Amino acid sequence: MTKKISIKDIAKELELSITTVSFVINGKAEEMGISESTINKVMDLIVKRDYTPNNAARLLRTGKSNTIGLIVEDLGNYFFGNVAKVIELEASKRGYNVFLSSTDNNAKTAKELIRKMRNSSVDGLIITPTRGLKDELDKLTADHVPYVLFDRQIHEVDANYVVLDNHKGAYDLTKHLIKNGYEDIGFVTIISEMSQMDERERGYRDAMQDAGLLIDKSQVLKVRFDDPYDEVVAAIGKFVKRRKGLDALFFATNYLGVYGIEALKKVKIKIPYDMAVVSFDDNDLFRLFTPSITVAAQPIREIAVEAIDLLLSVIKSGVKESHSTGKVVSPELIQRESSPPKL
Amino acid sequence: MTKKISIKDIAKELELSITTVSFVINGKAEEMGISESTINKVMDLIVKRDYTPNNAARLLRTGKSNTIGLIVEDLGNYFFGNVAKVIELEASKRGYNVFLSSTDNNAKTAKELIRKMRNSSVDGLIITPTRGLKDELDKLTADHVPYVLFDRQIHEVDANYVVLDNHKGAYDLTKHLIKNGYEDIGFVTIISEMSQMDERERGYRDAMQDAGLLIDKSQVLKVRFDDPYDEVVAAIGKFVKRRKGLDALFFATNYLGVYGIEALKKVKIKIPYDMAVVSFDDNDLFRLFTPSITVAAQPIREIAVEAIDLLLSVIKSGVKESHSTGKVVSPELIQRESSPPKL
DNA sequence: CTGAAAGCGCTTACAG
DNA sequence: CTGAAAGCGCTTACAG
Repeated sequence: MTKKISIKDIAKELELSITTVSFVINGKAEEMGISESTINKVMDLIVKRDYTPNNAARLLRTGKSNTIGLIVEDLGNYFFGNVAKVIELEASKRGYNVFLSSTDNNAKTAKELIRKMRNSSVDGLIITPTRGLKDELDKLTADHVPYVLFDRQIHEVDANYVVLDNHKGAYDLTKHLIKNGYEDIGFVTIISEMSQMDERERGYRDAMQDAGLLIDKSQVLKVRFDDPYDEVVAAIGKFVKRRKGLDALFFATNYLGVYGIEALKKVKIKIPYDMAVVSFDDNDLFRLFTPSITVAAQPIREIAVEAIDLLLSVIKSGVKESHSTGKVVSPELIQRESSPPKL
Repeated sequence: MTKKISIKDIAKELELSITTVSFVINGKAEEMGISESTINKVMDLIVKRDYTPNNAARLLRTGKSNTIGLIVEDLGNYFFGNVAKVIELEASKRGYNVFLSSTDNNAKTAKELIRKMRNSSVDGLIITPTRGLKDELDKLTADHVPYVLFDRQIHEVDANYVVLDNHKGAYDLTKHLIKNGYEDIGFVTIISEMSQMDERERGYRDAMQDAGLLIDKSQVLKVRFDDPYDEVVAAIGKFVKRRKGLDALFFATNYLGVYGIEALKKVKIKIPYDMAVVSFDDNDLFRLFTPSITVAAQPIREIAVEAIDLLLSVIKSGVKESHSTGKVVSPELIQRESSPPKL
């Protein structure tokens, strides 16, 4: 890079002190009582020379980087990709840069990322936590590093968070099925210590119970997060074949729904004629598939904005005094073709 | 944040000079002839105290940030989200952090992003260029800022780039249709100054011509990139209705394919019975849709790795001497259910 | 084999 | 109303 212009150059050209120039750059000119004509002179030259302060020097001096770290589960995923996009945009509006990375839900990766980002002096972090991240998060708290969790919380950690009302989403989705006449509703989820999966299951169970419908064991399928694609598809296929009476299927998460569509296709079950289908989380496939799939959608923009605002408020107010606050946003039930009134 | 430990603390605790400690941290101890016992003492304490150098100070002193900027079109998009993910991962392996951002194909946004990232002292940039970015890119070249373009090039700019062989992808896809007996193949694309869209159209035209098939005007539909979703869907619907003979449709890009599926659904044209469909770029929807859609897929990992390697090699070798190099990667034809041999 | 010192570009308490 | 100077944490040319 070419030699950049520095505050010293500006000061020299104007025959002013560095201090004076610095004051006007940082908007402290007024309160320091710099004359208006001086302010204007400086402002003009800054524009003319296209001067921008050196961030590294500023950071070194002030300890403020105006950068936040964003750690998501999977950037290649519709939900996280779009959340990242909105957070980046909103952060930018507020004068912040964003370091971005994916964990692939791997705790070791997550720990390394947190470490690396702290090392890069981020002012704060927005994190989709993985399992086994408690110690790392406690360390952040102990070191007064502002952070907010999103998409899921870790119950043992007292942290700021933004999450979806997963119980409500699952409850509403189940109720929608029941109202449309479905009774033998299967539930497909992943084995997980993640709070949000538990709550979705609770939502499903509560809605069934409130409608006086019993759930037996063969009605719920749990697969492992890291099971390979083929196995999961096969497991879902076997599940629906074995349990004869099912008239509807609830997929607890985005990617399970995608796998589930594939599985039903393979075992030649037609949606919605043979079986209604609903899923948590929206995506392009669900919207455009024939039939389109009924979902409980996460309000991406709202989640992103809440997360960045919460983080910046913590950064500004300082971590110590503020108690942890949690935001819960409501999912949106989007009724589509996959769950019509039962014939 | 708590006060971090500095090189001074390490030096003091060991009763060594800062210089010595710095040499061992930077692996220059050997060549400077520091005794092995000293090296070990320093190493041990660094680990024990969990010391990590302050990046800001280092950057200020050396001008090297070990950070690159990545500017993509749309993080929420399957292709770009996944490319970003791989680039981030590979950069991380090579000791680099990544600033990430989307332009939404808006030149003004792109310019601001470049400016902001330069301001953050990135060592180099990987950019999906928008139209009208020539001046900005020339300025990068003039200022010796390393950068590589990806996904598309701007022909008037002499830059490093990694692009897909778009002509080959479109040619192969068209040939595949022709081989399967389709003759009246429509082409839906966007009006664009982007080189890759031109090449896809050329690929389509060349394949048709090589097969002795004529193309008339009513066979090609061009929509504007920024036309709203509804309008594009309506336009595609009208297009296929008006042009009666069409037996196959080629969508020149990912999102047009998605819109196209929606449009065909609306006008009740059944794929592949009434019309075969192929599209450029793969995604979940194309893979899982019924029928699944034949595509020319971009090798995401290869593109990402080529881009980061090219950038880092430029960063390392210095911009001035190296001539611009371009990498062209081949798309992969994935045959699926939407383009069976014509009955 | 090791150290004292300059300097990267800022901000800010202190002085006038 | 404005300036001289210290110091943030490093790296590195120079000296011994």
